Amino acid sequence: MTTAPLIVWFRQDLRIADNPALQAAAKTGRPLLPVYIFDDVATPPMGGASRWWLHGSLQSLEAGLGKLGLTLILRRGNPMRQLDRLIAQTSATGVFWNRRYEPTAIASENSIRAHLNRRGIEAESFNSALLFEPWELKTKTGGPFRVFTPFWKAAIRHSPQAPSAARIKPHPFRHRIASDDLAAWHLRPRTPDWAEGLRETWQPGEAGARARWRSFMDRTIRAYHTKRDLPGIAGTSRLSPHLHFGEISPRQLWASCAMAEPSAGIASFQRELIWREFCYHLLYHFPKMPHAPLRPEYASFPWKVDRKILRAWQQGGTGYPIVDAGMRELWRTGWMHNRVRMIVASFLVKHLLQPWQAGAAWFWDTLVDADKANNSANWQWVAGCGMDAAPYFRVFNPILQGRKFDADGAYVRRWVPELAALPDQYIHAPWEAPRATLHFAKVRLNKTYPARIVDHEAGRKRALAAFKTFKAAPKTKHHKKRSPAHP
DNA sequence: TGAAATGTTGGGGCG
DNA sequence: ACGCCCCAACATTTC
Repeated sequence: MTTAPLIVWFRQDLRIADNPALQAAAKTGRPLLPVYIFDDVATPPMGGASRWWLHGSLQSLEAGLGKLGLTLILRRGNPMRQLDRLIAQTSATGVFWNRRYEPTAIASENSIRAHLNRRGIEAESFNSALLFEPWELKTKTGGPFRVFTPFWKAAIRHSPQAPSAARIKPHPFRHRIASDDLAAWHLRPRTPDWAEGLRETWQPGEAGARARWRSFMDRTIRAYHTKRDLPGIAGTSRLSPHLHFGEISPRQLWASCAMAEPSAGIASFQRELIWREFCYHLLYHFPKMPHAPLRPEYASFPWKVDRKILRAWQQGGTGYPIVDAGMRELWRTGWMHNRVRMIVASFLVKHLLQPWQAGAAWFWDTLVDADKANNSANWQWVAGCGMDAAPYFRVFNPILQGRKFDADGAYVRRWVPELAALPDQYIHAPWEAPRATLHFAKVRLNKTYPARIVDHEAGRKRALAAFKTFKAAPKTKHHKKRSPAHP
Protein backbone atom coordinates (compact mmCIF):
# COMPACT_ATOMS: atom_id res chain seq x y z
CA MET A 1 0.00 0.00 0.00
CA THR A 2 1.30 3.40 -0.88
CA THR A 3 1.01 6.36 1.44
CA ALA A 4 -0.42 9.56 0.04
CA PRO A 5 2.24 12.16 -0.63
CA LEU A 6 2.89 15.53 0.84
CA ILE A 7 3.55 18.23 -1.73
CA VAL A 8 6.51 20.50 -1.06
CA TRP A 9 5.73 23.58 -3.07
CA PHE A 10 8.91 25.50 -3.87
CA ARG A 11 8.53 29.26 -4.27
CA GLN A 12 11.44 31.60 -3.65
CA ASP A 13 13.30 29.14 -1.50
CA LEU A 14 15.27 27.29 -4.15
CA ARG A 15 17.62 25.52 -1.79
CA ILE A 16 17.94 22.34 0.27
CA ALA A 17 19.80 23.64 3.33
CA ASP A 18 17.90 25.47 6.05
CA ASN A 19 14.63 25.09 4.19
CA PRO A 20 11.87 25.02 6.83
CA ALA A 21 9.07 23.69 4.62
CA LEU A 22 11.23 20.92 3.21
CA GLN A 23 12.53 19.97 6.63
CA ALA A 24 9.09 19.95 8.23
CA ALA A 25 7.73 17.89 5.37
CA ALA A 26 10.57 15.39 5.60
CA LYS A 27 10.03 15.10 9.33
CA THR A 28 6.49 13.84 8.86
CA GLY A 29 7.95 10.71 7.32
CA ARG A 30 5.41 10.88 4.51
CA PRO A 31 6.55 10.54 0.91
CA LEU A 32 7.40 13.88 -0.62
CA LEU A 33 6.52 15.36 -3.96
CA PRO A 34 8.54 18.52 -4.64
CA VAL A 35 6.95 20.95 -7.08
CA TYR A 36 7.81 24.29 -8.62
CA ILE A 37 5.05 26.23 -10.35
CA PHE A 38 6.06 29.00 -12.73
CA ASP A 39 3.32 31.57 -12.48
CA ASP A 40 3.49 32.91 -16.02
CA VAL A 41 0.34 34.97 -15.62
CA ALA A 42 1.73 37.00 -12.75
CA THR A 43 1.66 40.78 -13.05
CA PRO A 44 4.06 42.26 -13.58
CA PRO A 45 5.70 39.33 -15.32
CA MET A 46 9.08 38.24 -14.08
CA GLY A 47 11.80 40.29 -15.75
CA GLY A 48 14.09 38.91 -18.43
CA ALA A 49 17.21 38.74 -16.27
CA SER A 50 15.29 37.07 -13.44
CA ARG A 51 13.88 34.50 -15.84
CA TRP A 52 17.40 33.68 -16.98
CA TRP A 53 18.45 33.24 -13.36
CA LEU A 54 15.43 31.12 -12.51
CA HIS A 55 16.37 28.61 -15.18
CA GLY A 56 19.78 28.00 -13.65
CA SER A 57 18.44 28.02 -10.13
CA LEU A 58 15.82 25.38 -10.94
CA GLN A 59 18.44 23.19 -12.58
CA SER A 60 20.51 23.47 -9.44
CA LEU A 61 17.50 22.67 -7.26
CA GLU A 62 16.72 19.61 -9.37
CA ALA A 63 20.26 18.40 -8.83
CA GLY A 64 20.10 19.07 -5.10
CA LEU A 65 16.81 17.25 -4.73
CA GLY A 66 18.15 14.44 -6.87
CA LYS A 67 20.86 13.80 -4.30
CA LEU A 68 18.09 13.26 -1.78
CA GLY A 69 16.35 10.86 -4.11
CA LEU A 70 13.63 13.36 -4.99
CA THR A 71 12.47 14.45 -8.40
CA LEU A 72 11.26 18.00 -8.93
CA ILE A 73 7.99 18.37 -10.79
CA LEU A 74 7.73 21.52 -12.89
CA ARG A 75 4.40 23.06 -13.73
CA ARG A 76 3.33 26.38 -15.04
CA GLY A 77 0.22 28.46 -14.84
CA ASN A 78 -2.10 29.46 -12.05
CA PRO A 79 -0.68 27.97 -8.82
CA MET A 80 -4.03 26.99 -7.29
CA ARG A 81 -5.12 25.21 -10.46
CA GLN A 82 -1.80 23.42 -10.79
CA LEU A 83 -1.85 22.32 -7.16
CA ASP A 84 -5.40 21.04 -7.63
CA ARG A 85 -4.31 19.05 -10.66
CA LEU A 86 -1.40 17.53 -8.77
CA ILE A 87 -3.60 16.64 -5.82
CA ALA A 88 -6.02 14.96 -8.18
CA GLN A 89 -3.20 13.05 -9.85
CA THR A 90 -1.44 11.91 -6.68
CA SER A 91 -4.11 12.00 -3.93
CA ALA A 92 -1.75 14.25 -1.97
CA THR A 93 -3.06 15.08 1.48
CA GLY A 94 -1.04 18.14 2.23
CA VAL A 95 0.95 21.06 0.83
CA PHE A 96 3.89 22.64 2.65
CA TRP A 97 5.62 25.76 1.40
CA ASN A 98 7.71 28.74 2.38
CA ARG A 99 5.87 32.02 2.31
CA ARG A 100 6.38 34.91 -0.05
CA TYR A 101 5.65 38.46 1.05
CA GLU A 102 4.67 40.42 -2.02
CA PRO A 103 1.09 41.67 -1.72
CA THR A 104 -0.14 39.62 -4.69
CA ALA A 105 1.67 36.52 -3.42
CA ILE A 106 0.14 36.94 0.03
CA ALA A 107 -3.34 37.22 -1.46
CA SER A 108 -2.75 34.20 -3.66
CA GLU A 109 -1.38 32.09 -0.81
CA ASN A 110 -4.29 33.05 1.43
CA SER A 111 -6.85 31.94 -1.09
CA ILE A 112 -4.91 28.75 -1.77
CA ARG A 113 -4.75 27.99 1.93
CA ALA A 114 -8.49 28.58 2.33
CA HIS A 115 -9.20 26.47 -0.72
CA LEU A 116 -7.05 23.58 0.50
CA ASN A 117 -8.57 23.76 3.97
CA ARG A 118 -12.06 23.56 2.46
CA ARG A 119 -11.01 20.43 0.65
CA GLY A 120 -9.62 18.94 3.84
CA ILE A 121 -6.04 19.17 2.60
CA GLU A 122 -3.38 20.11 5.07
CA ALA A 123 -1.80 23.46 4.22
CA GLU A 124 1.18 24.70 6.15
CA SER A 125 3.50 27.58 5.37
CA PHE A 126 6.83 28.63 6.83
CA ASN A 127 9.23 31.53 6.88
CA SER A 128 12.37 30.87 4.93
CA ALA A 129 13.07 34.28 3.49
CA LEU A 130 13.35 36.66 6.41
CA LEU A 131 15.07 37.02 9.75
CA PHE A 132 11.84 38.39 11.17
CA GLU A 133 8.28 38.14 10.02
CA PRO A 134 7.18 41.56 8.76
CA TRP A 135 4.58 41.77 11.52
CA GLU A 136 6.95 40.62 14.24
CA LEU A 137 8.77 43.87 14.93
CA LYS A 138 6.54 46.69 16.12
CA THR A 139 7.01 50.19 17.46
CA LYS A 140 6.12 50.93 21.07
CA THR A 141 2.65 51.94 19.96
CA GLY A 142 2.20 48.69 18.10
CA GLY A 143 2.49 50.11 14.60
CA PRO A 144 4.96 49.36 11.81
CA PHE A 145 8.34 51.06 11.69
CA ARG A 146 8.71 53.85 9.19
CA VAL A 147 12.29 54.80 9.99
CA PHE A 148 15.27 52.53 9.62
CA THR A 149 17.27 53.25 12.77
CA PRO A 150 14.56 52.31 15.29
CA PHE A 151 13.83 49.25 13.16
CA TRP A 152 17.50 48.32 13.29
CA LYS A 153 17.54 48.72 17.08
CA ALA A 154 14.47 46.56 17.46
CA ALA A 155 16.01 43.95 15.17
CA ILE A 156 19.18 43.58 17.17
CA ARG A 157 17.19 43.41 20.41
CA HIS A 158 15.38 40.35 19.08
CA SER A 159 18.07 38.02 17.91
CA PRO A 160 17.02 36.21 14.73
CA GLN A 161 16.26 32.53 14.75
CA ALA A 162 19.20 30.24 14.12
CA PRO A 163 19.26 28.31 10.86
CA SER A 164 18.52 24.63 11.02
CA ALA A 165 21.44 22.39 10.22
CA ALA A 166 19.28 19.27 10.33
CA ARG A 167 20.12 16.66 7.73
CA ILE A 168 16.99 15.28 6.17
CA LYS A 169 16.28 11.84 4.81
CA PRO A 170 13.07 12.30 2.87
CA HIS A 171 11.07 9.48 1.35
CA PRO A 172 10.37 10.06 -2.30
CA PHE A 173 6.87 9.62 -3.63
CA ARG A 174 6.92 7.05 -6.45
CA HIS A 175 4.84 8.25 -9.32
CA ARG A 176 4.50 8.45 -13.05
CA ILE A 177 3.19 11.95 -13.38
CA ALA A 178 4.76 14.19 -15.95
CA SER A 179 6.85 17.24 -15.31
CA ASP A 180 7.16 20.12 -17.72
CA ASP A 181 10.40 20.35 -19.61
CA LEU A 182 12.36 23.27 -18.17
CA ALA A 183 13.88 24.10 -21.54
CA ALA A 184 10.39 24.42 -23.04
CA TRP A 185 9.62 27.29 -20.69
CA HIS A 186 12.12 29.35 -22.66
CA LEU A 187 13.31 31.24 -19.63
CA ARG A 188 16.61 31.94 -21.34
CA PRO A 189 16.80 34.44 -24.18
CA ARG A 190 17.45 33.09 -27.66
CA THR A 191 16.98 35.66 -30.36
CA PRO A 192 18.92 37.65 -29.55
CA ASP A 193 20.88 35.88 -26.86
CA TRP A 194 21.82 38.77 -24.60
CA ALA A 195 22.76 36.56 -21.66
CA GLU A 196 26.46 36.12 -22.37
CA GLY A 197 27.47 38.66 -19.75
CA LEU A 198 25.17 36.98 -17.25
CA ARG A 199 26.68 33.58 -17.87
CA GLU A 200 30.20 34.84 -17.36
CA THR A 201 29.27 36.69 -14.18
CA TRP A 202 27.02 34.35 -12.24
CA GLN A 203 26.49 30.83 -11.10
CA PRO A 204 22.81 30.62 -10.16
CA GLY A 205 21.82 28.00 -7.64
CA GLU A 206 22.60 26.86 -4.14
CA ALA A 207 26.18 25.77 -4.87
CA GLY A 208 26.95 29.10 -6.50
CA ALA A 209 25.46 30.92 -3.53
CA ARG A 210 27.57 28.91 -1.11
CA ALA A 211 30.75 29.54 -3.08
CA ARG A 212 30.06 33.27 -3.21
CA TRP A 213 29.27 33.36 0.49
CA ARG A 214 32.37 31.46 1.44
CA SER A 215 34.72 33.67 -0.52
CA PHE A 216 32.96 36.76 0.81
CA MET A 217 33.33 35.60 4.42
CA ASP A 218 36.91 34.48 3.95
CA ARG A 219 38.18 37.63 2.31
CA THR A 220 35.91 40.49 1.41
CA ILE A 221 33.80 41.09 4.50
CA ARG A 222 36.71 42.31 6.59
CA ALA A 223 36.89 45.59 4.70
CA TYR A 224 33.24 45.62 3.64
CA HIS A 225 32.39 48.79 5.55
CA THR A 226 34.76 50.86 3.42
CA LYS A 227 35.21 48.95 0.19
CA ARG A 228 31.54 48.30 -0.39
CA ASP A 229 31.31 51.86 -1.69
CA LEU A 230 33.95 51.45 -4.39
CA PRO A 231 32.41 50.10 -7.59
CA GLY A 232 35.79 49.53 -9.23
CA ILE A 233 36.71 46.71 -6.87
CA ALA A 234 34.90 43.57 -5.74
CA GLY A 235 34.10 44.85 -2.25
CA THR A 236 30.48 43.71 -1.97
CA SER A 237 28.96 40.30 -1.39
CA ARG A 238 27.09 40.00 -4.70
CA LEU A 239 24.68 37.74 -2.87
CA SER A 240 21.55 39.71 -3.76
CA PRO A 241 20.27 37.40 -6.54
CA HIS A 242 21.03 34.32 -4.47
CA LEU A 243 19.10 35.81 -1.56
CA HIS A 244 16.25 36.84 -3.79
CA PHE A 245 15.72 33.32 -5.10
CA GLY A 246 16.25 31.82 -1.68
CA GLU A 247 19.35 29.87 -2.63
CA ILE A 248 20.83 30.95 0.65
CA SER A 249 18.89 32.16 3.67
CA PRO A 250 19.40 35.37 5.61
CA ARG A 251 19.51 33.24 8.76
CA GLN A 252 22.51 31.35 7.43
CA LEU A 253 24.25 34.63 6.66
CA TRP A 254 23.34 36.20 9.97
CA ALA A 255 24.46 33.18 11.95
CA SER A 256 27.86 32.99 10.34
CA CYS A 257 28.30 36.72 10.91
CA ALA A 258 27.41 36.23 14.57
CA MET A 259 29.92 33.39 14.89
CA ALA A 260 32.76 35.25 13.22
CA GLU A 261 35.26 37.51 14.95
CA PRO A 262 33.41 40.83 15.34
CA SER A 263 34.58 43.57 12.98
CA ALA A 264 33.36 46.77 11.44
CA GLY A 265 32.97 44.93 8.14
CA ILE A 266 30.70 42.30 9.62
CA ALA A 267 28.60 44.85 11.48
CA SER A 268 28.18 46.81 8.28
CA PHE A 269 27.05 43.76 6.34
CA GLN A 270 24.57 42.82 9.06
CA ARG A 271 23.17 46.30 8.77
CA GLU A 272 22.57 45.69 5.07
CA LEU A 273 20.76 42.46 5.88
CA ILE A 274 18.50 44.46 8.18
CA TRP A 275 17.90 46.99 5.40
CA ARG A 276 16.57 44.09 3.38
CA GLU A 277 14.29 43.15 6.27
CA PHE A 278 13.18 46.76 6.53
CA CYS A 279 12.19 46.80 2.86
CA TYR A 280 10.05 43.70 3.37
CA HIS A 281 8.58 45.24 6.50
CA LEU A 282 7.59 48.32 4.52
CA LEU A 283 6.16 46.34 1.62
CA TYR A 284 4.07 44.25 3.98
CA HIS A 285 2.63 47.22 5.83
CA PHE A 286 2.39 49.51 2.79
CA PRO A 287 1.41 47.16 -0.03
CA LYS A 288 0.99 50.00 -2.51
CA MET A 289 4.70 50.76 -2.24
CA PRO A 290 5.62 49.33 -5.67
CA HIS A 291 3.25 51.72 -7.43
CA ALA A 292 2.40 54.69 -5.26
CA PRO A 293 4.65 57.08 -3.37
CA LEU A 294 4.54 56.45 0.37
CA ARG A 295 4.38 60.19 0.88
CA PRO A 296 1.10 60.90 -0.86
CA GLU A 297 1.96 64.48 -1.78
CA TYR A 298 4.48 63.08 -4.27
CA ALA A 299 1.60 61.79 -6.38
CA SER A 300 1.41 65.26 -7.92
CA PHE A 301 5.12 65.61 -8.60
CA PRO A 302 5.71 67.39 -11.94
CA TRP A 303 7.62 64.66 -13.75
CA LYS A 304 8.61 65.38 -17.32
CA VAL A 305 7.90 62.01 -18.88
CA ASP A 306 10.06 61.64 -21.97
CA ARG A 307 10.67 58.30 -23.66
CA LYS A 308 13.81 59.47 -25.42
CA ILE A 309 15.37 60.70 -22.21
CA LEU A 310 14.46 57.46 -20.46
CA ARG A 311 15.95 55.51 -23.34
CA ALA A 312 19.24 57.40 -23.16
CA TRP A 313 19.46 56.59 -19.47
CA GLN A 314 18.61 52.92 -20.03
CA GLN A 315 21.24 52.55 -22.71
CA GLY A 316 24.00 54.31 -20.81
CA GLY A 317 24.06 57.33 -23.09
CA THR A 318 23.66 60.24 -20.70
CA GLY A 319 27.16 61.64 -21.20
CA TYR A 320 28.01 61.23 -17.51
CA PRO A 321 30.62 58.47 -17.30
CA ILE A 322 29.69 57.10 -13.88
CA VAL A 323 26.00 56.95 -14.83
CA ASP A 324 26.65 55.33 -18.19
CA ALA A 325 29.09 52.85 -16.69
CA GLY A 326 26.45 51.74 -14.20
CA MET A 327 23.73 51.35 -16.79
CA ARG A 328 26.02 49.35 -19.03
CA GLU A 329 27.16 47.13 -16.18
CA LEU A 330 23.50 46.47 -15.50
CA TRP A 331 22.73 45.61 -19.09
CA ARG A 332 25.73 43.38 -19.47
CA THR A 333 25.74 41.53 -16.14
CA GLY A 334 22.23 41.92 -14.75
CA TRP A 335 23.61 43.64 -11.72
CA MET A 336 24.88 47.05 -10.67
CA HIS A 337 27.03 48.09 -7.77
CA ASN A 338 24.93 49.59 -4.98
CA ARG A 339 26.71 52.93 -4.85
CA VAL A 340 26.16 53.32 -8.58
CA ARG A 341 22.50 52.33 -8.26
CA MET A 342 22.03 55.34 -6.00
CA ILE A 343 23.85 57.60 -8.45
CA VAL A 344 21.95 56.50 -11.57
CA ALA A 345 18.65 56.54 -9.71
CA SER A 346 19.21 60.02 -8.36
CA PHE A 347 20.22 61.13 -11.86
CA LEU A 348 17.07 59.73 -13.47
CA VAL A 349 14.70 61.11 -10.88
CA LYS A 350 16.33 64.48 -10.28
CA HIS A 351 18.44 65.57 -13.24
CA LEU A 352 16.13 63.97 -15.79
CA LEU A 353 12.82 64.35 -13.91
CA GLN A 354 11.63 60.91 -14.95
CA PRO A 355 9.24 59.12 -12.58
CA TRP A 356 10.92 56.69 -10.24
CA GLN A 357 8.44 54.02 -11.36
CA ALA A 358 10.04 54.09 -14.82
CA GLY A 359 13.44 53.46 -13.29
CA ALA A 360 12.06 50.73 -11.07
CA ALA A 361 10.46 49.05 -14.08
CA TRP A 362 13.76 49.04 -15.98
CA PHE A 363 15.56 47.59 -12.98
CA TRP A 364 12.79 45.01 -12.63
CA ASP A 365 13.43 43.78 -16.14
CA THR A 366 17.22 43.91 -16.17
CA LEU A 367 18.38 42.99 -12.66
CA VAL A 368 19.05 39.38 -11.76
CA ASP A 369 18.26 40.36 -8.16
CA ALA A 370 15.02 42.18 -9.07
CA ASP A 371 12.98 42.09 -5.90
CA LYS A 372 9.68 43.87 -5.29
CA ALA A 373 10.48 44.87 -1.72
CA ASN A 374 14.06 46.03 -2.22
CA ASN A 375 13.52 47.58 -5.61
CA SER A 376 10.50 49.70 -4.76
CA ALA A 377 11.65 50.68 -1.28
CA ASN A 378 15.01 51.84 -2.58
CA TRP A 379 13.62 53.74 -5.55
CA GLN A 380 11.26 55.53 -3.22
CA TRP A 381 14.17 56.23 -0.93
CA VAL A 382 16.16 57.88 -3.71
CA ALA A 383 13.17 59.77 -5.07
CA GLY A 384 12.50 61.23 -1.65
CA CYS A 385 8.97 59.86 -1.42
CA GLY A 386 9.78 56.85 0.78
CA MET A 387 9.05 56.64 4.47
CA ASP A 388 12.63 57.12 5.62
CA ALA A 389 13.78 58.69 2.40
CA ALA A 390 16.66 60.88 1.48
CA PRO A 391 15.52 64.51 1.58
CA TYR A 392 14.51 65.71 -1.86
CA PHE A 393 17.30 68.22 -2.06
CA ARG A 394 19.92 65.52 -1.74
CA VAL A 395 20.96 65.61 -5.39
CA PHE A 396 23.97 63.46 -6.15
CA ASN A 397 26.59 65.21 -8.23
CA PRO A 398 27.60 62.49 -10.71
CA ILE A 399 31.03 64.04 -11.22
CA LEU A 400 31.88 64.31 -7.53
CA GLN A 401 30.43 60.89 -6.80
CA GLY A 402 32.61 59.46 -9.55
CA ARG A 403 35.73 61.19 -8.28
CA LYS A 404 35.04 60.19 -4.71
CA PHE A 405 34.18 56.53 -5.19
CA ASP A 406 35.96 55.72 -8.47
CA ALA A 407 38.98 57.93 -8.04
CA ASP A 408 41.22 55.98 -10.40
CA GLY A 409 38.42 55.59 -12.94
CA ALA A 410 38.75 51.81 -13.00
CA TYR A 411 34.99 51.31 -13.00
CA VAL A 412 34.32 53.80 -15.77
CA ARG A 413 37.15 52.41 -17.91
CA ARG A 414 35.76 48.89 -17.56
CA TRP A 415 32.24 49.75 -18.67
CA VAL A 416 32.82 52.78 -20.88
CA PRO A 417 35.89 51.65 -22.78
CA GLU A 418 35.70 54.51 -25.28
CA LEU A 419 36.88 56.79 -22.46
CA ALA A 420 39.56 54.42 -21.17
CA ALA A 421 42.51 56.42 -22.45
CA LEU A 422 41.52 59.64 -20.68
CA PRO A 423 43.66 60.65 -17.71
CA ASP A 424 42.09 60.14 -14.25
CA GLN A 425 41.61 63.86 -13.94
CA TYR A 426 39.08 63.91 -16.78
CA ILE A 427 37.62 60.43 -16.65
CA HIS A 428 34.49 61.61 -14.82
CA ALA A 429 34.12 64.84 -16.79
CA PRO A 430 35.47 64.38 -20.31
CA TRP A 431 33.98 67.69 -21.45
CA GLU A 432 36.51 69.44 -19.22
CA ALA A 433 39.47 67.90 -20.98
CA PRO A 434 41.53 70.08 -23.34
CA ARG A 435 41.11 69.40 -27.05
CA ALA A 436 44.54 67.85 -27.31
CA THR A 437 43.87 65.49 -24.41
CA LEU A 438 40.61 64.35 -25.97
CA HIS A 439 42.29 63.92 -29.32
CA PHE A 440 45.12 61.91 -27.82
CA ALA A 441 42.64 59.69 -25.98
CA LYS A 442 40.68 59.24 -29.21
CA VAL A 443 37.58 60.69 -27.63
CA ARG A 444 35.30 62.78 -29.80
CA LEU A 445 32.47 64.13 -27.70
CA ASN A 446 29.06 63.64 -29.24
CA LYS A 447 30.65 61.17 -31.70
CA THR A 448 32.48 58.39 -29.88
CA TYR A 449 30.86 59.29 -26.57
CA PRO A 450 27.58 61.18 -26.05
CA ALA A 451 27.44 64.80 -25.01
CA ARG A 452 25.84 65.45 -21.65
CA ILE A 453 22.11 65.04 -21.80
CA VAL A 454 21.72 67.82 -19.25
CA ASP A 455 24.15 70.16 -17.56
CA HIS A 456 24.65 69.16 -13.96
CA GLU A 457 24.16 72.58 -12.44
CA ALA A 458 21.12 73.31 -14.59
CA GLY A 459 19.66 69.88 -13.85
CA ARG A 460 20.18 70.32 -10.16
CA LYS A 461 18.50 73.73 -10.16
CA ARG A 462 15.59 72.40 -12.21
CA ALA A 463 15.12 69.48 -9.79
CA LEU A 464 15.16 71.76 -6.76
CA ALA A 465 12.68 74.07 -8.45
CA ALA A 466 10.36 71.19 -9.36
CA PHE A 467 10.42 69.79 -5.85
CA LYS A 468 9.75 73.23 -4.46
CA THR A 469 6.72 73.98 -6.62
CA PHE A 470 4.97 70.72 -5.88
CA LYS A 471 5.79 70.86 -2.21
CA ALA A 472 4.35 74.34 -2.01
CA ALA A 473 1.06 73.33 -3.65
CA PRO A 474 -0.53 71.10 -0.98
CA LYS A 475 0.87 73.28 1.75
CA THR A 476 -1.11 76.36 0.71
CA LYS A 477 -4.18 74.19 0.27
CA HIS A 478 -4.08 72.76 3.75
CA HIS A 479 -2.51 75.70 5.47
CA LYS A 480 -4.55 76.91 8.41
CA LYS A 481 -3.73 79.80 10.64
CA ARG A 482 -3.38 78.47 14.11
CA SER A 483 -5.81 80.26 16.36
CA PRO A 484 -4.37 82.02 19.38
CA ALA A 485 -3.78 79.73 22.32
CA HIS A 486 -5.73 81.69 24.90
CA PRO A 487 -9.38 80.77 25.35
C1' DT B 1 23.87 56.25 2.32
C1' DG B 2 24.87 65.05 -0.29
C1' DA B 3 26.30 69.20 -2.24
C1' DA B 4 26.78 73.95 -2.27
C1' DA B 5 26.72 78.15 0.08
C1' DT B 6 27.94 80.49 3.95
C1' DG B 7 30.25 81.17 8.35
C1' DT B 8 34.26 80.67 11.53
C1' DT B 9 38.86 80.22 12.86
C1' DG B 10 43.59 80.45 12.99
C1' DG B 11 48.17 80.74 10.93
C1' DG B 12 51.27 83.30 8.10
C1' DG B 13 52.80 87.13 5.18
C1' DC B 14 53.30 91.80 5.14
C1' DG B 15 53.26 96.74 5.80
C1' DA C 1 54.54 94.22 17.98
C1' DC C 2 50.38 94.91 15.76
C1' DG C 3 46.55 95.12 12.65
C1' DC C 4 45.16 93.68 8.40
C1' DC C 5 44.36 90.66 4.69
C1' DC C 6 44.30 86.24 2.59
C1' DC C 7 42.92 81.79 2.52
C1' DA C 8 42.88 77.04 3.77
C1' DA C 9 40.54 74.07 6.71
C1' DC C 10 36.74 73.11 9.09
C1' DA C 11 31.95 73.79 10.73
C1' DT C 12 27.25 75.10 9.99
C1' DT C 13 23.18 76.13 7.28
C1' DT C 14 20.58 75.84 3.45
C1' DC C 15 18.90 73.84 -0.66
